[in-house]
Amino acid sequence: MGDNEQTTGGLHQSVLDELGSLIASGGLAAGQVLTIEELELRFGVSRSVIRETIRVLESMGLVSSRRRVGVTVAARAEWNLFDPRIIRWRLAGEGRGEQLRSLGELRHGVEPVAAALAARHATPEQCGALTGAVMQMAVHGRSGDLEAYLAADILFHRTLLEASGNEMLGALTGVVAEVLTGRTHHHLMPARPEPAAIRWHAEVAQAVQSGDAAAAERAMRNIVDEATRAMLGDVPDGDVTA
Amino acid sequence: MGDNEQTTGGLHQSVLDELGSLIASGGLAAGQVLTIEELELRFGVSRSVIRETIRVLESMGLVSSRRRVGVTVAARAEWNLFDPRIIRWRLAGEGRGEQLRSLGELRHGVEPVAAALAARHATPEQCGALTGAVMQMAVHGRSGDLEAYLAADILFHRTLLEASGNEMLGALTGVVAEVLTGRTHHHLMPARPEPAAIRWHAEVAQAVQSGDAAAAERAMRNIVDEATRAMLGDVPDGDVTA
DNA sequence: CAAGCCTTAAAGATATGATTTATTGCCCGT
DNA sequence: ACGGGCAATAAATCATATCTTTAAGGCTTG
Repeated sequence: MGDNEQTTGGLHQSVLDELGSLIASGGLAAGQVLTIEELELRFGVSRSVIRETIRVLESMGLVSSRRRVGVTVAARAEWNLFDPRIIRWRLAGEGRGEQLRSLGELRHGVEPVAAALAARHATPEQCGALTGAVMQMAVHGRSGDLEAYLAADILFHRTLLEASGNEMLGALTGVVAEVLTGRTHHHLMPARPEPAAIRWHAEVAQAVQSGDAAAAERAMRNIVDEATRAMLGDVPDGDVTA
Repeated sequence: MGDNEQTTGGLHQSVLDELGSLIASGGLAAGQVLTIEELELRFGVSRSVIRETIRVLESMGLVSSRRRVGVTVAARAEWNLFDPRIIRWRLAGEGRGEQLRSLGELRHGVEPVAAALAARHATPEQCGALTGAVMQMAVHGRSGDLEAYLAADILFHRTLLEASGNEMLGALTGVVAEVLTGRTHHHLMPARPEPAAIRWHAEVAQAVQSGDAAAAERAMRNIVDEATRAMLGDVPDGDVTA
């Protein structure tokens, strides 16, 4: 049966991706009912593959499956909003604006704390990585290479979160990376990065290195404040992609 | 075949729970390899059930499955630490102390922001619920009924997070509830709640009601600071259960 | 008109066979 | 002896058929 359908890795993963993103991006309304048989036909795969897919979607809270009824699309309140895949799917679809705002506010709370913790726990290597990332940011910021700037920015924040020595905060690196990526790819960034932003990043790195938790927290707060301000002030929200 | 093991809901869920908590609580070292056949025997269920279970565990990052090799237990860095089930499993097992500390630090970042947002978005009903919860806390705090106090405390924080108007923050209610519960159930709380804590909760409620974001944030910061201090100052960390 | 039974549609579970794929180790040429 | 390719094979992956369980919705009856 299965002939084409470029399967990235497992067969069920492609189905998962397609169905999941359809639901997460609002393509299927909550309460909508699907049957396994229908899905079998729709995707041209066997029952077992569909069932595995459904189990995963169920575990993410996107659907619930009841006998004699079928597979019901769940309301948003049921979703595991922290699941990285759901975040990605939503960013790729409908509610991108709202999603970015939510994530921005989350960062607002999390990153200053991470900075303060990092000031107390960062290893010398991590301090090095931090200042290295800042230098990259400065270079590419001046040259106007947004992609490279983004990469350095992500590296900076990832390193910082990991340096916090807190697993949960470390687990948010993916989320932060998505936010930063989404932000630049959807033109919610100034064409040329704020010099002030780079300076604040440098301040964070400096404060972490010298173990000054309060200063690190303060500088980081500047960064996320600025990020929020830029996003709100700028672009209305447009649904158009690049 | 399957005869015992009263399954709460689906058959695969019981297997999921057992295997998942085994892994999450450190009962199986990272790198350990399992085979599907082995698991079939071990749990006395059919292959498809095992496969569905594995798919879910895989989607939580707890294991990875490769052909010709088997199912490999993943390193902690791969886990989806925000998955509510993983949190529960870990709190029930080995790394409870570390888990509570991580979650505490997370709260530390998130809740003050949520309070500030709530001050701007809370509906009148939510304000009412907030002050109601505070009153309950005061009553039960005086009477020394820790369970009832806990319930009111959870209600307070849940309401606040929901009132923030931010989905992601709202999605953390479960996490916060787990922390509060774990804290009192493992005697990391004073036998009689700090009067100061109750006063701060009242201040938060007051500030939210009057729309004073800065004051709400400040008062909430007091609360989480105090919580951290109590947890660190108190009990050493011991692995002993009640 | 309501309480309970019956039909039946759909998921849940099992069993089994076919297919893929990557590891392992053997064989062969250099 | 050594390294690269090739075959054997173990294990997951996918497909299919069949049976069981559950509960929704209609039907029957007091």
